[in-house]
Amino acid sequence: MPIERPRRRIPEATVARLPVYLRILIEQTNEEIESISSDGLAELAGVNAAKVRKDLSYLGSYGTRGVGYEVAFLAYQIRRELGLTHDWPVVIVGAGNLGQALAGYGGFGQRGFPVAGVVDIDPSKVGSVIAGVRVRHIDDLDQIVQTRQVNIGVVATPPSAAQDAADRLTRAGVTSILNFAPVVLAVPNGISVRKVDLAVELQILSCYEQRRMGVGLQAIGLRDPGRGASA
Amino acid sequence: MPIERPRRRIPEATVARLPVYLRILIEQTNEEIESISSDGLAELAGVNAAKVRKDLSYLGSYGTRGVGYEVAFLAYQIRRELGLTHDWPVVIVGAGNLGQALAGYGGFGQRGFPVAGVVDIDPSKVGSVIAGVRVRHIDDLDQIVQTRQVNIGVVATPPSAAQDAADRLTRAGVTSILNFAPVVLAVPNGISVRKVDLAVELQILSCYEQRRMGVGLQAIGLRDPGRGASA
DNA sequence: AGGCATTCGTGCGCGCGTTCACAAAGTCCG
DNA sequence: CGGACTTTGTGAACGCGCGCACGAATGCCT
Ligand SMILES: NC(=O)c1ccc[n+]([C@@H]2O[C@H](COP(=O)([O-])OP(=O)(O)OC[C@H]3O[C@@H](n4cnc5c(N)ncnc54)[C@H](O)[C@@H]3O)[C@@H](O)[C@H]2O)c1
Ligand SMILES: NC(=O)c1ccc[n+]([C@@H]2O[C@H](COP(=O)([O-])OP(=O)(O)OC[C@H]3O[C@@H](n4cnc5c(N)ncnc54)[C@H](O)[C@@H]3O)[C@@H](O)[C@H]2O)c1
Repeated sequence: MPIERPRRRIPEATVARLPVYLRILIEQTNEEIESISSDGLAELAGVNAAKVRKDLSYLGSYGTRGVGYEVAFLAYQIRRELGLTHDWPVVIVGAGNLGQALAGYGGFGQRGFPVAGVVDIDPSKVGSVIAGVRVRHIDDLDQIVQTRQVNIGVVATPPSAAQDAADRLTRAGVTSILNFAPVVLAVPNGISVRKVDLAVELQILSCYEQRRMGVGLQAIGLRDPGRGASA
Repeated sequence: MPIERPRRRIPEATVARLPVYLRILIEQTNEEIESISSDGLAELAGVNAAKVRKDLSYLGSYGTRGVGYEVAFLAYQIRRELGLTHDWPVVIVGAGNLGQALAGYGGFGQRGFPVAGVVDIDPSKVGSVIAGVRVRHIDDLDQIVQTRQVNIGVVATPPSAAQDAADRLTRAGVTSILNFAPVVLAVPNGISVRKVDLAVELQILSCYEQRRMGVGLQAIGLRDPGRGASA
């Protein structure tokens, strides 16, 4: 099988959907389903069928007209494009409420993101064990990143310490950061940052709720009795 | 002061940025700064200044040319647009690893999203107390939603139970859902859903890392010694 | 073999969001 | 009071992503 390089740069929006397709394909594999059409995949992913086909076409022409896509093969192609053919160990900075929940969550390891280490600045946290992983001091960060070949760091510190955490991560050699603190991180060029801000998500929902109810109802604190339109 | 209705529908992308501006404005208020320019706000938010001005212009003309925006007043306008002039109690379904972290996180209450209740289907979880909130049985969901006027629900159950949790939430009268389970939820028309999928975020970062390293380097497992381009 | 049904791959137009650039509008200061 | 300076608000151009619609390819059945 010839190694086929992607013809074009894959759009950001497509990259964000590929993981969803991949998860669905894995579920299909578990149910022994060998083939799936763009329509079926679109239904399960909650998107347009044409969008599915266009997304997948960036990977190459891996479908069979009149039939669909071979589930296992397509899953492999998506994995290859996303760089999931091997594990990406991650290091978590901040062993608080959230950091512990993340470290204790088995789902990451299963999906190819084993927790290479958890670090904290608080001496009282250092040494405790979370889901088999011992919390180490943040000064050990460089060593963990080096020896475990870590490229991805997770920031789970309070907002005031998040920039410091990001600085230490980049200095240690990490090139991608997933940030849970509600702050905008400044990082050197070439470093990728994605943020997960739960408060922002809730505030967006709040905006929808706000629009859903009439101004009058809101003022006197009544519930909107009917269901509005718009998904 | 006349109540001014927004001239146009505010774009989705802008709504997603308003919470970021708001958080920055609140920080500025805490530092006793009364005025800020679009340039300053753009810097702190990590976006283009023109984008800031266009975003804010959807709210109305609340800036002063030659000066900037009055921090407190602008914050109020954003709050009004996002529907943050009053609290939005939320109910959390699933008192596991993540549900407990969320319920125990004080940041939500501070930002106007008090936890009205936590429910679980597991009898052994029911009755335990998390950060002052007693976990109740999921059969009590309707009552909690009714009496506490809950519009927003959070799904923190295992993937297999997420659709069931969403169904119960919508049946109870919730109209917005924040979903942490890695599944695509099917909901009736008019119900808003936002998902937070940490595995997807990591996989997107993985894709960037994949692109960062040359194919040859990846094959033999070496670290990329240099820093690539592209933020 | 041929016709038919199915499904992929994609060209194309459209609408949204981003960014530039600039006039309008205000401040500041002598 | 007037001119220089600052900053907003927005028209316009651009690019990207979405979805339609259709040709092309493949399988299946007779
Ligand atoms: N817990 C949640 O459910 C939740 C929800 C949304 C957002 N967040 C955000 O996630 C972040 C973490 O939340 P949390 O509830 O786990 O907070 P937490 O206070 O429980 O934990 C923070 C941890 O970070 C450590 N820390 C502080 N400074 C550090 C530094 N410079 N280097 C390394 N470690 C440091 C602390 O010792 C502590 O253990 C916060 O920014 C919070 O806003 C949390
Ligand atoms: N923990 C994390 O850090 C993390 C990270 C990413 C994603 N997630 C996702 O968040 C979800 C929750 O994760 P978790 O680690 O808290 O799992 P968990 O197993 O610790 O908790 C799930 C809870 O949901 C309850 N539950 C099960 N079925 C229910 C039902 N029908 N109605 C109400 N409650 C029900 C269970 O009793 C349990 O208490 C999962 O979908 C997981 O994939 C979690």
